[in-house]
Amino acid sequence: MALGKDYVTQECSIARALEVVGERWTLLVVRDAIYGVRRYNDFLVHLGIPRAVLSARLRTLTEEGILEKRRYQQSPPRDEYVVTERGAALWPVLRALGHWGREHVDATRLRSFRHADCGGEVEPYGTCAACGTLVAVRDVVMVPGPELDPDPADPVSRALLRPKRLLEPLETDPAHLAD
Amino acid sequence: MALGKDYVTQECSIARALEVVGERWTLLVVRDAIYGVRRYNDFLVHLGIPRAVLSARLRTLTEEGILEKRRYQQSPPRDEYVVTERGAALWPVLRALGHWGREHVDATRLRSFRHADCGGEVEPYGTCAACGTLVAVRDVVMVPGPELDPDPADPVSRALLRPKRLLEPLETDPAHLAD
DNA sequence: GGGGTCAGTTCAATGACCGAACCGTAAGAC
DNA sequence: GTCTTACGGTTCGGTCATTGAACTGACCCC
Repeated sequence: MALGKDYVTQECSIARALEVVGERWTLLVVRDAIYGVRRYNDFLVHLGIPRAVLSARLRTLTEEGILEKRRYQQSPPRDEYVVTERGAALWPVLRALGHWGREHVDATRLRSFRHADCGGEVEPYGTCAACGTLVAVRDVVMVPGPELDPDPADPVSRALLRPKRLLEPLETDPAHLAD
Repeated sequence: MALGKDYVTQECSIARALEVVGERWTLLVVRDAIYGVRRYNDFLVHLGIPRAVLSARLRTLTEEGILEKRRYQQSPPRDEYVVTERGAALWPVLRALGHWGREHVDATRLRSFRHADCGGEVEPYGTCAACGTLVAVRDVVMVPGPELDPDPADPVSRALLRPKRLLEPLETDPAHLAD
């Protein structure tokens, strides 16, 4: 955050959280990271975010321990940004936001989330409708809904058209999208 | 939101939600409203927010149907801002944020939330630790913790030093604070 | 050497936010 | 009737953040 004073007078853990993830774009970067996006360029085209802002957000999210910068090839040197435990712990926040958006902003069902073990739908509060267990992030499968644009422009959106387990890296390689 | 384009490329209910409540200060205003703050001046002193920004947020939150402007006295004309159903539905988002802040930013336990019916603690996912039911916002009692400043400067923080049921109007009248 | 990809940085322009000052209505004190 | 205070704003100049476009640099392949 950091604009003059942050939420300085606030003795409140909600304000503390918002000081870390309350800036514009930040939660969308975390959402994408949880969806499996890891590369600078993939965040860029999927979010439509200005490059300078993306660089700034990736830097502060890394400093805050929400993402981890990790070299995945030496030549040319390439880094990827992977969600940490701390970042994955933001999943309930994103789920709650998404649920509110679907209920109170726009009713279209763009995606649904299912329990990988039993296929039951993950309910607003994070439990599985079928088996009742509290579903951990890594056991959630994102399933695209019928109202999603079937032919999006960017490769990341295209890769997200198929069911995908959260946290696992997103495969934008066209070879994988063909099969 | 509204800065150039909003999150325009985003086909996602999380982005939709953030277009409505993603601006700086917005979620803190909603939090205060759920805590029972209703008057312009009370928001002002409790948040330490610039007046112009508060006016703007109250206006857009009212337009979005998250708060409702309501005349509570005719002379002098005075309005209060009361959370609607739609606003109260943001409670799970705030609870999730607060939980993340407490777990991953600052471990101090500033406040806890309890089920009004049985006194059990409301868990991160909204259920009561004692009786297991999913606790609705209006059945939550906010209980101040020991690490909260015992003698805050503003009357709203002072009023929030005593246990308080969410959504009910906050009483900042000194007469009530004395007993 | 030329062209392409990726991951950034730099920069001028615009928009949002900040703090302080001002304003209008009305109540209550004197 | 005048003075003071409280409340709920608006206005304004300055600062900070965000934007989009252009540029950089490292590397690969042909």
